[in-house]
Amino acid sequence: MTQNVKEIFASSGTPAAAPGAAPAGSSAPAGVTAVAGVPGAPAPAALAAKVRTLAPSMTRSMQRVAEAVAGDPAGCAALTVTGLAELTGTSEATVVRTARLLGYPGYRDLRLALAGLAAQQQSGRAPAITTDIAVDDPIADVVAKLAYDEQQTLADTAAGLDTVQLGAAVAALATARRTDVYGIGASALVAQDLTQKLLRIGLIAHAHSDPHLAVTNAVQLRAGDVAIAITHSGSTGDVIEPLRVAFERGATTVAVTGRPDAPVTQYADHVLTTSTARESELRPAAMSSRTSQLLVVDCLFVGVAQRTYETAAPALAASYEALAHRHSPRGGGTRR
Amino acid sequence: MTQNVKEIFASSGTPAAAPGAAPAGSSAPAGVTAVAGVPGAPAPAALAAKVRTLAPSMTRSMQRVAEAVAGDPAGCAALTVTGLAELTGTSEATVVRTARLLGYPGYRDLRLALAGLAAQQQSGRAPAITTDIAVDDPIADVVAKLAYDEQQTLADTAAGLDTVQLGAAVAALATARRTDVYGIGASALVAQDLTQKLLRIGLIAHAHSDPHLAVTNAVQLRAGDVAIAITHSGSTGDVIEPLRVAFERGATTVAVTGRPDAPVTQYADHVLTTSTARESELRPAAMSSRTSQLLVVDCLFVGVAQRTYETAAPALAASYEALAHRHSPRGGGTRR
DNA sequence: CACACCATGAAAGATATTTTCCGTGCGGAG
DNA sequence: CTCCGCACGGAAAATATCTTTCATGGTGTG
Repeated sequence: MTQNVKEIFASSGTPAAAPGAAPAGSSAPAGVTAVAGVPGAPAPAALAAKVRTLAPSMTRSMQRVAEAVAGDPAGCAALTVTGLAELTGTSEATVVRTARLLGYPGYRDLRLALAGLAAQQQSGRAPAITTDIAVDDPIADVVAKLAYDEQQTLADTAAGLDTVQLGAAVAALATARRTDVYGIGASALVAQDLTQKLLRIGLIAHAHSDPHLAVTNAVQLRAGDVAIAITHSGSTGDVIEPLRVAFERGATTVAVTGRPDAPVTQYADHVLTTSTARESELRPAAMSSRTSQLLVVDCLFVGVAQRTYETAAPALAASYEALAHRHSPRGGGTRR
Repeated sequence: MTQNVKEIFASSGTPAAAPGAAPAGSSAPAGVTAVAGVPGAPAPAALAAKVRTLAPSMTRSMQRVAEAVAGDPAGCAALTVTGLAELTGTSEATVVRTARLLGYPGYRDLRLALAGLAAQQQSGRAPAITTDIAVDDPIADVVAKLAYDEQQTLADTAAGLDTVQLGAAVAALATARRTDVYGIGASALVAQDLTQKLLRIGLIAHAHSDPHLAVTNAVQLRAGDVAIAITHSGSTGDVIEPLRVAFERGATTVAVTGRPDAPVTQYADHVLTTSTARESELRPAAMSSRTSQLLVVDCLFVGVAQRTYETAAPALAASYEALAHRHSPRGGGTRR
């Protein structure tokens, strides 16, 4: 039965990657073309299968090695040839022989493949984050879940955003004499964010989070001006009121809300819908609504910047320039 | 500071190499204890992101190496130190230094990570939208690109966040007598966001964007208090100064910055790194840094909320309750 | 213009991997 | 029952690869 496994064809034809690094001759720099098809490294994920196939033709020691490798790619990838040999109770030579048998030029390459496989495996079981954040989640999970949720929110928002409405709002903003933005609570920050950005490209914009002042200012608006209300619930009276005033004064009004049927839309020429993600005890709605609102606001900004590129670009550059001075040139340059 | 924004492809991660030194020793046969140390894994993922983050603090030669590595993980994984050194026109020493800077114990481990990344990339999805936002992009494209970029930013941030540092910061926050948060410009909004949230769960927190007031208040801090500085560049003097004062007063200090080697970290007990995404004319850096900072801040918040669940949960519920009244049950009605 | 500093690569020094080579033990033939 | 051949497996040499050290040259500063 036992055919003479012998020294397998291993070293036979395979040019074996010629690790020696090309003669290089000239000091070819940059390039980065680096092809290196890796001739002897075929097995991507099929490693386990290959192990099963080849197991019969292996000696006992080699089987142990192969088993270990197939059983815990990640763990084995972290081991040196000596480590793996000890782990399996064999010698380095055996490990190398096994690697050869599995189709790699040597252990080094097997190890590389193992690392790849491990990475693949791990990334494969990613969609486990769907659960809510629990009180006893380890911090790493919290990070993963939050990031995932916010990504989801972004995707939802982008998908649900009405580009026609957005375009209309952008057009109004780009030509507005002045722009007022209303937002309260968490939305106040979004309002300020938008305002900051618009100011940077030379537009006249104000954010109001004080309801009285907001209304007072709204009275000043007229046709050609723009008023934007930001409210997730769409029913925050303090924000609706100034928008109503602006609306009645003839300004172009925009509502950024998560409820396209909320009261605020009553006074809005254009409605931009933000997404409403699920919330939980530990993850207040404010978190995802904020993310969503910011994306909308960013879209507004970029849209306006495009339309006013002639003036926006230099303005942006100038404000960037101006800031440079504020950054301590060499700060505490103690360490690099 | 010349902002050499290295252009590196976005992609995502790979786990990375446990710090060798396997126990072995014992006669443990085929068992192969699977570890796959997910929790304690030192090197996170998103290599490209890390390269971007660290690029500014790299020397020219190291940047060349980093670029090559980020640009063609698969190709580089097939190379030995010598090979990569020749390819990039540098020396082995430089390659190893770069690997170290990227967070790996040595080149060997970087290479392993590279292999993993390559495998993942290949099996993974398509490249997706890599182009920048252009002046004449239709609005729909703007939305898609912005959303994609921000998602990318989130992924990078999550991958690059040091959970140990995060945990430490959370612990400090949870037990702090009071917390001060410093942020200026766009970061001021993030500071306010964090403050708002902390207040909601009953902690005492203040955001300062006025440099003078910030310092004045920082003087009041002492051991047991927490001071957080938020600055993308890490070298905004107006934010560093109050943190320094707080640091010297014995408060626990935290820096949220995109440059882990920036001056601000000098006075920070814990450094939380945000990601640095590509920026362009139409997409100022502030946009992605804000997204990144907000994620970090959210993580801090949720972490703290977990730790103080007993008091946080009711507080959150209460504040939610209180807000309900403000949402016009019947629309308009200004506050009376 | 001199000084200090730091990036950089060459080469020495460690490690890891591969190869060589030999001992061991098992079967079958004499 | 003993001897021979053979495949297996491991120790150690040989080699490749990685890491560290050190000298050099360039750069910016006082």
